[in-house]
Amino acid sequence: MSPEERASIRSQRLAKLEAMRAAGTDPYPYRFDRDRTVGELRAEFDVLEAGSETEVSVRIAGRLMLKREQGRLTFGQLRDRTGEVQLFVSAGVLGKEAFAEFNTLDRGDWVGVEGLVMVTKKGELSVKVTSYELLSKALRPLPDKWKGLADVDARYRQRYVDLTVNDDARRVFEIRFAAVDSIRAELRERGYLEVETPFLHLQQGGATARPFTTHYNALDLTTYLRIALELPLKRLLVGGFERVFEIGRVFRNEGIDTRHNPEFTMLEAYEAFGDYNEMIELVESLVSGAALSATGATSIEVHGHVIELAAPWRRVTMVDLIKEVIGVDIHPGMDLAEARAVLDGLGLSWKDSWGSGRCTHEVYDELVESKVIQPTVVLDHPRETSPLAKPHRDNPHLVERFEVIVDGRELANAYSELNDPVEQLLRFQEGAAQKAAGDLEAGDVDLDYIRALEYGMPPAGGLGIGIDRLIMLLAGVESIREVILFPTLRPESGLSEDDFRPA
RNA sequence: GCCUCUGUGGCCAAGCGGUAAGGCAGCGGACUUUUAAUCCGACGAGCGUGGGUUCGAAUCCCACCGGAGGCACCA
Repeated sequence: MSPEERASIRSQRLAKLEAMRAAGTDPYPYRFDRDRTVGELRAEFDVLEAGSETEVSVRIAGRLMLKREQGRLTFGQLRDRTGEVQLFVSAGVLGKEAFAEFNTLDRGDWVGVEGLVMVTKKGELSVKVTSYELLSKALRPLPDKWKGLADVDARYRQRYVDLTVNDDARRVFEIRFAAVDSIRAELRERGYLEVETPFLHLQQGGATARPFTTHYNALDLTTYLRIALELPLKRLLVGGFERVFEIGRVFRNEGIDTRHNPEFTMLEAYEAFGDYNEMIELVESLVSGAALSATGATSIEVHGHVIELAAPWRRVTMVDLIKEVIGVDIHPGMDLAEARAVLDGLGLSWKDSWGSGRCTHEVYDELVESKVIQPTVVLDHPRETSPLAKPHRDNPHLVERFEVIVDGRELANAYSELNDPVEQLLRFQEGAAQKAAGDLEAGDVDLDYIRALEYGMPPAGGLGIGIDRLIMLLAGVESIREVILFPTLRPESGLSEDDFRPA
């Protein structure tokens, strides 16, 4: 054994395991019956005064986060999912032998303890340990107790360690789960049914994006991982479900950066008999409700300015917003040459295949969206860029669609849903032609969906919210990887079975 | 895919051409009320990997592998 190996923390701890086993103790026992959580303990005994001793015996369990040995007295810090409490471990109480044994526990070990509730002279609620049990040995040491784990690569790859030692990481995910819970609860309250639809799709559709493909052996078929939830959910409107939603992973085979992870979470909700006007009120309510329940407030401070998420949000049409923000007139109904001239004048490039609508959208996307900070409902998009939305009732160049922009980014997207099968088929065919011409993001003709529409889909409003982006906003983080538990990373190198030898 | 930055013991981190600081954790010792406990002592890496330049490289160059940011594309 080399000096390095002899000194390695892991070998020392493996040796402790062997010693325990030799003494007839299982270092990985099957269970521990606790009678309360740390949070419950705190709630129950917070009234005690400094110096109190009680005869109340409790059983708690958690991870040992800190150990302070002090001669014949040892203090520990035990954490479970609800919080931390101090362990007061005295040689006088435990007996010399058990006390010495307790001191062989390592920071990071999972332990169960039984003890009497007390408060130290300094006022720290503690459990005076009368017996304890190792529940699971940690062979690897926890990172620095001051700095935690700072290396972002390690934080993402070993999220279990990140969550153990970095309070900020835990906080972000608490916000995430609270926000999603809030959204789910509100939709259910509104009579929406939560459903699950297939991840494996036979056609590419519901959004314009490059899909992942996979092969299904039993059917000898190429299938796509879904890029959107839209088309199955709208089939359910045809089936009479009237109000449905799904919160689920979608997959897009595109770049990875601070705003994009190849798998991410979408909420889509559809409501029969309404149109996009209902969706405005719905998204305002879902987002401000999620903010309130996840962070305790509807206003959020993001790099220097305060964003107010409470309803109502500003409503403005895309054409008016472009005019307002950059002082330029462009609209989907204008002459194509004129629209191109506008783009040229702004230094934006255009493609031959684009109509005035696509040109209008380009200006909005490139120059306007990023400048909008407060929640803004941007209404009435070009027909050309929205193949699943219903034509605008007052303007043939537009569709009834809005996006919500917050802090310069798109947070939600909604339409009055297109339910005319003849029109929908035409839109699909346009997409399929683009796909045939090499556009990897364009969709297929989904004939079954058209057939569904031919049976009749009620008029409906639909809404999509990018959950990850919402959480980024609520948690105030700049990278999508911070809000996804296990973000997509390249394979790790350098991990070898040699590092896991049992001795 | 391209550009820039980056990779030092389990963790944090200095060093930026002259032969690897320091802190935390761990190990040994002292200490029955500590709170990032404290004090004393001993130990642990040749600097992502592989080449190259040089009398000499963690420091410079090249390639490769991770990571971050930006560009392009998109939610």
